[in-house]
Amino acid sequence: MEKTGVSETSKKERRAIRKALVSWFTANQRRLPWRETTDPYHVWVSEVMLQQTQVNTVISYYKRFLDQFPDIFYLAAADAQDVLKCWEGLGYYARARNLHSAARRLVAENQGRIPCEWAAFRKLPGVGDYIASAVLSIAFGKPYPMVDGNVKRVLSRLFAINAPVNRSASYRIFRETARMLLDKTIPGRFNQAVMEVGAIVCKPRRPDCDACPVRRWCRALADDRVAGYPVRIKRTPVPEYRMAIGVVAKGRKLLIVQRPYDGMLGGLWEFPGGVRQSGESAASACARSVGETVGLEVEIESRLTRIRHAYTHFKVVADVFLCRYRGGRVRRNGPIAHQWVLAKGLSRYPLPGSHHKFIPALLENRSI
DNA sequence: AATTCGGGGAG
DNA sequence: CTCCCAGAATT
Repeated sequence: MEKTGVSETSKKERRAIRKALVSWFTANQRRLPWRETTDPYHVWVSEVMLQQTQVNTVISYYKRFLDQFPDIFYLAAADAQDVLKCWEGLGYYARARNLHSAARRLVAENQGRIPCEWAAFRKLPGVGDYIASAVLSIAFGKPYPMVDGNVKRVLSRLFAINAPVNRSASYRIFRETARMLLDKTIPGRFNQAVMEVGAIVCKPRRPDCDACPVRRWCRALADDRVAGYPVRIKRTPVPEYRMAIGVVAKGRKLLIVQRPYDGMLGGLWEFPGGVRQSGESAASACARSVGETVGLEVEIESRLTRIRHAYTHFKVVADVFLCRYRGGRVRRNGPIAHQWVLAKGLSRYPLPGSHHKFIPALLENRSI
């Protein structure tokens, strides 16, 4: 039997690994805003933002969010649209909706206190194993292991774990490995130490093994197989959709519609549009989809621009048209709300990242 | 157990 | 371009 798991590591070795990780962290950690505090609300907000999102992207959002919603009571009292506006551009908008919903529930049912017990906190919307472990270990010192992309990468190399990191069945292996390695006397610091090593040293590409505090124990390095970890199963290539978007002008006002709260880009506002059908020109697709989603007759005036945008599971190439309102009354088919707004008023609404690729061009257009 | 949720940075 | 990020909910 090949020696691959943490269970093959002696208790003495595990103690040494823990000490090496935490010592390295003490000397080398980055100063990050959410490390200046152990306030559970602050930790919670930071960890939600950090899901699938890189540290440098989060910093400014984190500061702005806490500036606007300094504690759980401010957040609970806020309008959903204001929370989304604060989240605009960060992506995965269900995170914001769930955080907001959880804050409201705790204020209504728990005097605004964040539960320090696993079961009570874990069942809140948007709180999975990772967030629960993060808040409970960092803010409350509870011994739960955090298992994120960094941790899985570090552990997969350290113990030569061949389970693919992006397969759901592998999760229990990594969680169990992390649990056995966890330093229960300082769980928050230990968890962050592993993640920081993953972010700074044990990087996805070109890991800096020379600087690694646990290189003495790294099975992948010993086998000269570091580049072979973590094991990952390939994703199928994503499809590309051609779309048409209509900026419908009536006088100086433009029509925007709001997407349903569930589903992709939930609650955000956008210009109406749709997917081009095969053999259909972009302009006629624009007129057709505007008719289908808001029931208006429009005349295509000009093509503003073409944008490309990549989502996780598909790509979009969209032609954006300036349209003149010609007739009809708004009858929504899909959107949950609509609004006629001046171009300069667009900034008050949370819009998808794709729209920010053409709104500057829109604002410079003289006919608006 | 796989898929669906954004967007951006690094190479 | 491709990969992947301090994941959770849904199917």
